[in-house]
Amino acid sequence: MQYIAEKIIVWHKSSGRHDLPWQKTQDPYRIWISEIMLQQTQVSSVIPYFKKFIKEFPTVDKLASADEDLVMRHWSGLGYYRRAKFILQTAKIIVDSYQSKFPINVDELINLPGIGKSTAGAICAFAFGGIEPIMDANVKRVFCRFYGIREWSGKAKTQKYLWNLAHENLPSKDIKIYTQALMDLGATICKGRQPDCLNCPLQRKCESFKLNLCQVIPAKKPKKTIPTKQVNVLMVEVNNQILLKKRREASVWEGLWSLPEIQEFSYIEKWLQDLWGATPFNLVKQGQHLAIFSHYKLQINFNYIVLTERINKNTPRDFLWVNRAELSNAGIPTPVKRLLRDI
DNA sequence: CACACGTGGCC
DNA sequence: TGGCCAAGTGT
Repeated sequence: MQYIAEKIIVWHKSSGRHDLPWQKTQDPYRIWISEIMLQQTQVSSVIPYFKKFIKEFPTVDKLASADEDLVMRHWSGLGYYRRAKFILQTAKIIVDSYQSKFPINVDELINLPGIGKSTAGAICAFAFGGIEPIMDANVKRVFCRFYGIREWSGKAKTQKYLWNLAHENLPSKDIKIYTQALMDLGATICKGRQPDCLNCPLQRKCESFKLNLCQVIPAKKPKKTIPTKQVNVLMVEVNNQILLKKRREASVWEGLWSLPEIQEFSYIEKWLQDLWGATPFNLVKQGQHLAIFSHYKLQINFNYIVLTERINKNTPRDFLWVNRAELSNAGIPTPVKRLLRDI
């Protein structure tokens, strides 16, 4: 067996993680859900979401027939909401085209929405014992350090090289242990900052350890300055209910409920008139709220308006009145939840 | 290839 | 405290 596989498989027995909720099953459905949730998301954040999600949607059939809004509610706060949309799409495909059974080949898995090369490899390995590689942030870091790769791992050329290495290092057996060990090593020993090289099973042949490059490798992603965007929103309240609007745009927070946006606050009266009829209101509070994303900052300018009565009882499509007490359970993005809480 | 896509934790 | 980063995918 290859050096890396041999060493980390032994290491995993004593020092790996064995009690994560999705390790207690062979069910491809649960493994799939966990892998999607874990995309760009840390284990500690995922655990409570995973448990709650599986409880609500225990099988792919239950999920496939679920209401999208309920799925979004269970994803609310986890981020990258497109994943929730993909999960529902894929569930329907599995039920309709695969008789509710997951395909066991990487090539078929990869064609499903939200499942890329790495997630396909993980599902294949963990659920079916397929000898397939993964390439997450942990694996990238371990291989970059071990082989002394100085380029940033996001570069196309570097990625290709890393995938080749991942293939070359695959063991012919114990694929589940190997795959988990690779990630556990990256998470607990070969960490981004202050790696614990003295306890690393790969130390003897690690290029970065030999040359003292662990502070330089992995190379940092080239950084860019991020813009600040502005948006004007309305917090409309009547009878202790808050008005929400479904986001349909293929952009941030798609599929979630948020506050209605308005071009100019000077249009408020007309906006209210158009949607709700002649509506007397009090402007209670104005302010700003800053939400920071990885690629931009969003300054949310809000107007808090309380209607003294609702003339028009109809609620247009994509609008929803929610009781204040139920806001925390709704499919609302975290910064908006905070804004609502703080006002 | 570069970018959009969320959030929380770390120092 | 602000910048960095995490079990990536789709366009």
